[in-house]
Order: sequence, then structure tokens, then C-alpha cells
Amino acid sequence: MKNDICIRLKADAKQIIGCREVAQELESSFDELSGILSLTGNSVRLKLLYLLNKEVRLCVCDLSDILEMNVSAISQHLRKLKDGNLIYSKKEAQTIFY
Amino acid sequence: MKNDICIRLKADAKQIIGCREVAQELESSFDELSGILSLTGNSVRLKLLYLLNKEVRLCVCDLSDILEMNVSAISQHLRKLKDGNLIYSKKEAQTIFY
DNA sequence: ATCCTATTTAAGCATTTGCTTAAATAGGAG
DNA sequence: CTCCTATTTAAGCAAATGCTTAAATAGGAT
Repeated sequence: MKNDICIRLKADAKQIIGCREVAQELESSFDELSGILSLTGNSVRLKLLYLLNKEVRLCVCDLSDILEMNVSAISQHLRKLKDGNLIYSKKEAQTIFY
Repeated sequence: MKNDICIRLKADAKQIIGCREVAQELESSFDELSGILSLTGNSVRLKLLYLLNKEVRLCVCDLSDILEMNVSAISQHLRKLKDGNLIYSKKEAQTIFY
């Protein structure tokens, strides 16, 4: 474990320090963006986003039928997408998503 | 566990079946795309992509210094990015990435 | 050849993720 | 009110992920 500058000869210390500062400065942006990307980085959730964008009006049960997956599993994926503000839901006897 | 069409009354069977067909047809595209997105859905890898795009020429050791992380951990992340064809590497005494 | 540096790989482990089952809510219908 | 349907939540578990340490490779310098 070393946390100081690499001892190798040809290292460009100025470049390294500059990059390090930028990386630290943008830390929270990277976290936020990677969080969103990881939500889309699951094929089930990607399909959900695709379907909700395409069909406008689908309930959990519909999505469960379409993807041939457990309702509970779908619901849990949708919650993640909702927590990430990638979809919103509206109640109407049963919930309709988009 | 049910894998047939939902029994609820107001389900639009035609819509469901249509969506199911599309989803199955595009299955491999969703897998491929979500695979790429999940590679970017990690803040360390996202930083690596950012840095390599910004600096053009950085070795594993540089990146380890910049992100203040273990060389081995960086190397493993880079391998994933390489496997996903998001970066390529060129040898030159030590490896240079982009 | 040996030594040194840069990098990769393997093994182990803790954490996270995604699914299953079962139970808990919520609200409309009767 | 009770029952039924749609959905969410909790608990449990297997698999995947990300990091650590230590060992293995690869190639240049001496």
C-alpha cells in the first residue's frame, strides 16, 4: 500500500497531481453519474425503462407478464428506478408507471 | 409463480403479448447495452474512462497514484474495460492506456 | 545471467445485488 | 364491515462484485 507519488522515474508528477485534484473535485459528480449508469446497467431495468418509455402506461403486473418475471422482482427494480428519479409513478386503483 | 397472462380484468392482452415479443426480440441488444452501461456504472471505472480520455497517456501506476488506489485494483478495473472494448492498451516498456 | 520495475493474476473475503417466498399494506367492490 | 386484487416489503440465500494480499509474468537495465 503506497499512497504517495510513484517512485518510477518517468512519472510526470505535475500531471499526476493535476489529475488527482480534478478527480477529487469531481468526486461527487462521478458518484452521482455512476449511480445512474449502474441503474441502467442491468438488463431487466433497461428493459423496464424501454417499455415504460415505449408504452407510456403499464402497471407492475403488466411488466411482470411481459418480462415473464416475478411481480415482486419487478417491483423491487421499479423502486430502484424511482429512487433514482428515472421513472415516476401515479396511482390509479393500481399503480401506473412511466 | 405464474408465467401466463395476468388474470386481472383490465389487462390489455394484445399490448402485453406485443411487448413480450419485442422484449424477446431485443433481448441480446439489451444484454449487450446493459453490459456496457454496468461497466460505466462504477465510479472508479468512470473516473478511469474520464482520465484516459482527458490525458491520452497514462499507465496503471499513474492511475493508481491519481486515484490513490491499489495498483492491483486499478489493473482489474482496466481489464474489465478492455474486455468490454471501452479502452485499448499499447505496450511501451510499461503499458500505456487509452 | 540476475535484479528491478511494471503489471497481471490468483485466492480469499466482505459487501452488494437480484431473486424467491411469504407476509404486510392499501384500497376498491360487494 | 369483509374479501379480493395489486403492490410493496421483509427475510433469506446464491451469485456477482470489488478490494486486499501475495505470488506470478514480462521485459529492460546492469
